[in-house]
Amino acid sequence: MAAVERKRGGLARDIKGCARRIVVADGVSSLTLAAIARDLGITSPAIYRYYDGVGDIVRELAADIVTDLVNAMRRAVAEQRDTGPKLAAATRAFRQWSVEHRAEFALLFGNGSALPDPDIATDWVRRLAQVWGPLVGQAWRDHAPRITPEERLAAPLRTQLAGYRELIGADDVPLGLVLVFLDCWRQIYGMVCLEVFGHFGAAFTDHEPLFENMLAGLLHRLGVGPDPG
Amino acid sequence: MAAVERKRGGLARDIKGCARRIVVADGVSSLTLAAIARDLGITSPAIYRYYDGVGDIVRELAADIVTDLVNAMRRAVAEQRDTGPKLAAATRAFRQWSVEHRAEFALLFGNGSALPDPDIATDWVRRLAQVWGPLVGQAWRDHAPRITPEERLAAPLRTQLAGYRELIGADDVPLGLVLVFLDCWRQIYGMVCLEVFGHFGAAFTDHEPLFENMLAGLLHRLGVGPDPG
DNA sequence: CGACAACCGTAACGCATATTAACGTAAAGG
DNA sequence: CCTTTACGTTAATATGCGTTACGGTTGTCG
Repeated sequence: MAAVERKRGGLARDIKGCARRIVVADGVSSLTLAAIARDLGITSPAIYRYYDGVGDIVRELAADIVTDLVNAMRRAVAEQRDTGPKLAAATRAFRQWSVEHRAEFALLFGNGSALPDPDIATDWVRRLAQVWGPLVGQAWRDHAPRITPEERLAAPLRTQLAGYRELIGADDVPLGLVLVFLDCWRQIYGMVCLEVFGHFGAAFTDHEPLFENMLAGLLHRLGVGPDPG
Repeated sequence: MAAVERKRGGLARDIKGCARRIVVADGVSSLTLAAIARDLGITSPAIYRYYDGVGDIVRELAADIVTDLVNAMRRAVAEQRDTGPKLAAATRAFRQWSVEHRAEFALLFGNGSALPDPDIATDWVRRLAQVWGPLVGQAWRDHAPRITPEERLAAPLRTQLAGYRELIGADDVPLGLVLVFLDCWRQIYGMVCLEVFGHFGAAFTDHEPLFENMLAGLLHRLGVGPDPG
């Protein structure tokens, strides 16, 4: 029966699927060629016909996972009409996906050592930024939130922000908005990491109220939500 | 020469020291009994005289590392007189230690899978909280920062905050302050994780300006710093 | 001085993993 | 129909790790 699936689609798909199953079940450290072969009912040398090794599989797996995450966010965004709800939906989708896919999240955001190539991080952070970024820009144009004027930013901060703005090719937005964007990403990232990795310990039975409180603050800063307090 | 050191102090110290060296150099995944034995010029079975296995070593190592981190923060706090500078110093020390001890930081804050016992996380997060917590309380009593009044907090959030307040035994502070404290920790954690794990990619040559900007915001919210903009 | 304990090395076993090379088979294409 | 190509297995090599059992050395203490 596995052979049936194998015929259409080829082993490559099966291998990646199996690899993902293993990562989800036992973590990326348990992902070995032998384990994949066992689960798939094949022998490990066969895998070399399709991948150069376990590192290669992890690389592709990471790319797929990022696509999944980005798609989940885009779907959530598409369901909303206005910028504020779009931003809220994207952020909630990010959290929800992360909580529901802890192992995959850990593969991306955990110890960098899991990913063989550090450039990958640079790449997919960009892909994430492409979801939030345009929405933040839209909020700025439509709702004119209060941002720090350029001349009030410390010189070293200006330098860093300018470099980042150039990197993402958003020449038409003020540095203050870039700062707000980074603040948002930083806070969302920290919040979700704390929840997924359990670094709050057993302090909370439910992280959603904390998350929603943070989200309300971010939306307010972007001019698309009321002052939460 | 190693034998000389070994005589005073015993192998236990040497083993832990060597284990830490390995973690720093090659990451926790490279920490094996065989590697320790090789580096130390002994044989791996000898280690069983002192530890029950690699998990046991990691456990003790983590405890030591937390002590290091907390001590670094306490030292920085002790050098300051007033609450505001104390808070700033503690937070800067946290970042500086983390950046200078990336491998150790990763052992604590990375993928939970590195630590054999999840209760450890709960424990040492508490130890960290004991550095910041009292300072936040002091800032609240001395400078009366604006915090969200209890009745304006959403009911689910109130429930979670009350549970956390009870857990840390700070019955005399309002829930709004607990929320501020958690916000601070969350932001500091996220910022430092982003820097240490490289999830900003190559976007920044220097993370300090971003960190200082965040810190200024936090201090302002605690009533011990000017409005940063 | 002799017994005892602490200490560490040797030997051995069992296990998992990656990776290469050679081999056979079955489908595809002329 | 024959050849070629794709594909997966078998075999073999090499490495590394954890763990237990046993034995010998060394220093200490009665």
